[in-house]
Amino acid sequence: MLDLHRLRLLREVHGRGTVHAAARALGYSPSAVSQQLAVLEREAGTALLERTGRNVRLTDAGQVLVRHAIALLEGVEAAEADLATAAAGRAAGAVRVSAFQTAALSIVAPAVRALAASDPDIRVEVVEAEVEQAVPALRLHQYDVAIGDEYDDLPRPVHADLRRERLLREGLRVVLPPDHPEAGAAEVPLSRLAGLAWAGCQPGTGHRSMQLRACRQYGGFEPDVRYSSDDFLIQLAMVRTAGAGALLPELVLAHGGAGLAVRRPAEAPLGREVYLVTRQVRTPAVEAVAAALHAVAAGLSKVES
Amino acid sequence: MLDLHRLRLLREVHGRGTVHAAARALGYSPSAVSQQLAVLEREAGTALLERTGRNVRLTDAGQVLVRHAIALLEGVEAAEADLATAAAGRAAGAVRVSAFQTAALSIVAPAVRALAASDPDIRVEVVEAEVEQAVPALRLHQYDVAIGDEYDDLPRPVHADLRRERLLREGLRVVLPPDHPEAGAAEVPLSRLAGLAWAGCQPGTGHRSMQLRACRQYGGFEPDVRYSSDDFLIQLAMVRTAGAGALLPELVLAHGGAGLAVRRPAEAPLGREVYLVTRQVRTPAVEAVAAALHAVAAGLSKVES
DNA sequence: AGCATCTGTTCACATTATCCGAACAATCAT
DNA sequence: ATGATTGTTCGGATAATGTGAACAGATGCT
Repeated sequence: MLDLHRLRLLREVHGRGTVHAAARALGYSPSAVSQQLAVLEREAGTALLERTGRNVRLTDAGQVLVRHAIALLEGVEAAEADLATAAAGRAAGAVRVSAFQTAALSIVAPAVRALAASDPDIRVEVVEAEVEQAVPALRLHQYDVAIGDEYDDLPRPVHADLRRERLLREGLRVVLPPDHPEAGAAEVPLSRLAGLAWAGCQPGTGHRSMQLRACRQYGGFEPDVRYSSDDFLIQLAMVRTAGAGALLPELVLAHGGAGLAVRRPAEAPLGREVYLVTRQVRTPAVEAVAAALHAVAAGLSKVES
Repeated sequence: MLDLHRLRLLREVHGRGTVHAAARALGYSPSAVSQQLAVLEREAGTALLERTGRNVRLTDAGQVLVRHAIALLEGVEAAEADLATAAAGRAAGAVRVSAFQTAALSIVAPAVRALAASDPDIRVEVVEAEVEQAVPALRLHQYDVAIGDEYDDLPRPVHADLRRERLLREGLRVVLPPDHPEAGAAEVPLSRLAGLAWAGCQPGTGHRSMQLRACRQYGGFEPDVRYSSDDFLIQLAMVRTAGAGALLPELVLAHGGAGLAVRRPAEAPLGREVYLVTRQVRTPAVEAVAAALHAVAAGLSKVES
């Protein structure tokens, strides 16, 4: 009879493209993976993998088998979830959540606290990761829930095998040192901030693209991004200590924004959407976690407006 | 992660009611089954079995899990079948067929020969068994195809999780020694056979019930069944050698009916239906075997009429 | 071209998991 | 009562599965 562990190896090799990556992801040595795949091929009676250069690719038979493997492993997860739920009498099991920094601070942490009271048999594991890595990992069953962000006019690709739900939309704010000349008004025109030293995210990220586009389009200048970090708290520190400017989502400002000048950009209501992603099939525990995240997000939206 | 072997044990215990029977069916010692189930319970975190007297029964959590187990194991079988088919490039895999004696001789054997030519990668295993045992075993995945018979007015229960298809209908014939006084005519009234010594099947079988009902209803007598065997070839020998009478399906007479008087019963067209049963989900190989059986049956029906 | 580095594979070996057989306790039937 | 059957527990033999080191082919950089 086919062995699930071997099928999982096959799925992982299929999803990641190399034996090494699959081994790393599952905590095995490449040697073990190679040997187990050899056993699987012997059981199957056909070659399932073929080497292409220094990588491996699935043969036709491998493609057939991996499709079954994906369905079977999904079924196993569902069985485990149902079993845990049946054993505890209420939603139970482990749920792995991926979130980017702000979401982890503002949304996930309160949701975890709420879940500890409402669903004590759910074990929530949180990993800080960006959407770009989290979504492929979600598809590979490394996470069960991923929280992502999407800046206006920078849509992310849609995946048919995943489910995406909006959590909240938050505005972007210009953050300045309190002694900055423009710090007085409630709204600050971006065009008045051309000479500023900026803090921003790493090049290539959604936030950096948004920042560049906003300064060019509305401010008419090329921002001098002198301080780069994907950590918004570090950006806040640069504003506070180095006199820089930043363009940050509202939720961040609850965590270290005190004492700074937080102003709306005058030209346009810049913002980003925060959403959660899961696979199509959800266990009761995943459903409960999603509900808790929605509840926290709804509370945050209310405070905001 | 849940282990398929253990889930199969759970399914078998669920289906058979005792650990011993499950162990026997799967070729393990009761000790091994008991230990593996204990491991499964430890993994599950709950009791899955509870002792009732000297048997075991599934708990609620066990019921939940076994439902998943049945679906998963079905999926594994489908995967193996698809894999074998993909590897060979045509329908492949092992198909276990259960048939009663006459069907094995007249239908399955020719079908096996035909399949050896048309689908050389299908391995057909044939087990002689009666429908009463075969259908529960089919449900427990011990067989993939079962061939059964159903005598007129003795319907068998219908199972929603199985698929039943009619293969052919064959008439019943009075078989007499060639020197019997009634052997002359093409039709023999049952009422003229009251004094005969009869060969028949074991009490409790469908054939025996049919024989009793036919003799009582149409012949108006209680048959003196002196020779009892479920083996129709032995019944034929009793007709030939001991001067008995028998009421046998047409197909049997091709295998050892030569030289005997074979006559239609005059009062009514007695007969039985021969059909095949499979589970709802069929592999390509099972599909091919079913098609071959239908083809043979169609040929036999044509010869008959 | 040459070398470093990545890939996947093979081997020897240690560890773990799994199964059997025997002995035991509990239940039911005769 | 007693014999038979059922499920469980305990050593011990066996097989499966993991690691780490050594190897061969492929890629890319200088």
